Amino acid sequence: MRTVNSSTTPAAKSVPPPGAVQSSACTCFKLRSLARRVTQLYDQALAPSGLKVTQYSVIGHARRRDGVAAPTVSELAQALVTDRTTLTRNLKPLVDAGFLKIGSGADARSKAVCVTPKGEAVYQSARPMWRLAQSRMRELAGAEQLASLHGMIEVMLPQLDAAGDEAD
Amino acid sequence: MRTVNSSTTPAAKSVPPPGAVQSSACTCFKLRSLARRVTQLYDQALAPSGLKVTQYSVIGHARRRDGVAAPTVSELAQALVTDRTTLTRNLKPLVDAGFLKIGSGADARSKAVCVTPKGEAVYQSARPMWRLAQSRMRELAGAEQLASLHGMIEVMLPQLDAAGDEAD
DNA sequence: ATTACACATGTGTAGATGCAAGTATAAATT
DNA sequence: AATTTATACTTGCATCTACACATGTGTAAT
Repeated sequence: MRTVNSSTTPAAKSVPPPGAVQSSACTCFKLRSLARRVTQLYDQALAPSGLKVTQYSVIGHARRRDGVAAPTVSELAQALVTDRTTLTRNLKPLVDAGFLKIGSGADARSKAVCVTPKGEAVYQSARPMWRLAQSRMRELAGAEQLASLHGMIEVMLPQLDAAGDEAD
Repeated sequence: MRTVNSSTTPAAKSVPPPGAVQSSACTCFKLRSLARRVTQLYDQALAPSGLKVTQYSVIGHARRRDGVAAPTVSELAQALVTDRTTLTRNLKPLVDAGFLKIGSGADARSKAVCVTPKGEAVYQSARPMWRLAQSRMRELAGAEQLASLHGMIEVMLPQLDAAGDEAD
C-alpha cells in the first residue's frame, strides 16, 4: 500500500517545522550523549572522594583479583574495555596519587597493577557515593529499564569486540 | 554465623572462581564501555572521509538550521548535549580544516557557527559511510533492541538534564 | 647462534571532555 | 548615568580516548 499521502490531505506530517531540531537518529551520538550525562552524575556523586568514575572503575577492577594475582596492564585494559595505551595514561594520576603501584609481572615484559592500602582506602570511602549514584540512576530510569539496558549492553559488547577484530 | 565454608556443603554457590571477572554492575561503566566501542565502529566507518563521529555530529547539527539562522555556540552545545567549553575546543579543528566558519551573531557577544561549502561537501561525502555504520549497528543489535535503546535514551536524557540543574 | 615471530608495554600526536575562572557585552536596577 | 546582574564566549588545567609507531622481551624455526 504505502499511502503516499497524496490527494486531499495537505502536506500532513513528515515536514518538520523550520527551526525544529529533530533529535539525531545516530545511535552513536545518542549513546555518547547519554554516557556524558551519566558520567557527570557519577562524577558529581564521587566528587567528595576525589575520584572520577573512570578512576573508580580502574581501582575497582584492579582490586578485584588482588590477593590472587594482580592483573597486568593488558589484562586490566581488557577488563575495562579500553585501549591498552589509554589505560597506560589513565594509570599515571592514580600511581602519582599513591593509589596504585606498578610492580613487575611474571615476565620481564609484563607489569602488575597493584592497589595500595591508600588506594583501597579511597575506594572504600568512595563506595557509598557510588552506591548513591547507582540508586539515583535506578530512580531515574526505573529498575526494569535499567536491567534491560544492562542486558542489551552485555549482549552488544561481545559482538562489537568480534566486529572490531575483523581486520580487513 | 558467617559460614566459613565449614560443614557439609562444599563451597556451594556465591563463591566465584578465583580469577573470575564478574562484569561490573556499574551502569556508568557499562554505558561508557559501550559508547567507546560503538564510537570505534563509527570512526572506522567514517575514516575515509577524514571525519570522526564527533565531528560529523557537530557539522550535522550546525548544518541543520542553515538557511534559517546559524546556531550560536551555546545553542549548538545544547543541541549536542555537550558542555559549551567543550564545543569551543571541538570547533577549532573543524574551523582550521575550513569546514566551519565562526561569524558574528546578532549580539556582539554571541557567535554564529556556519557550515562552509567545503564543510557541506565533506559532510555529504561522509553521509553514506555513516549510513553504513548505522546499518552495521542495526544488524548487530537488532532493529527492535536498537529502537528500544533509542527510546530509553530519549527518556533518560531530559531527566538527567533536570537532575543536573538541581544545584544544591 | 641467528633469525623470525609473537607478546607486553610505552610515546607521539591529536582529539574529546568538563570544571573553575576570566573577559567582554547586554540588560536591569538604582 | 552608575552599578549590578545576567549572558556569551574563551582559557587554564586535568583527564580520557585511541591510532600509529617504537622499544624491549620471550619463543620458535633455521
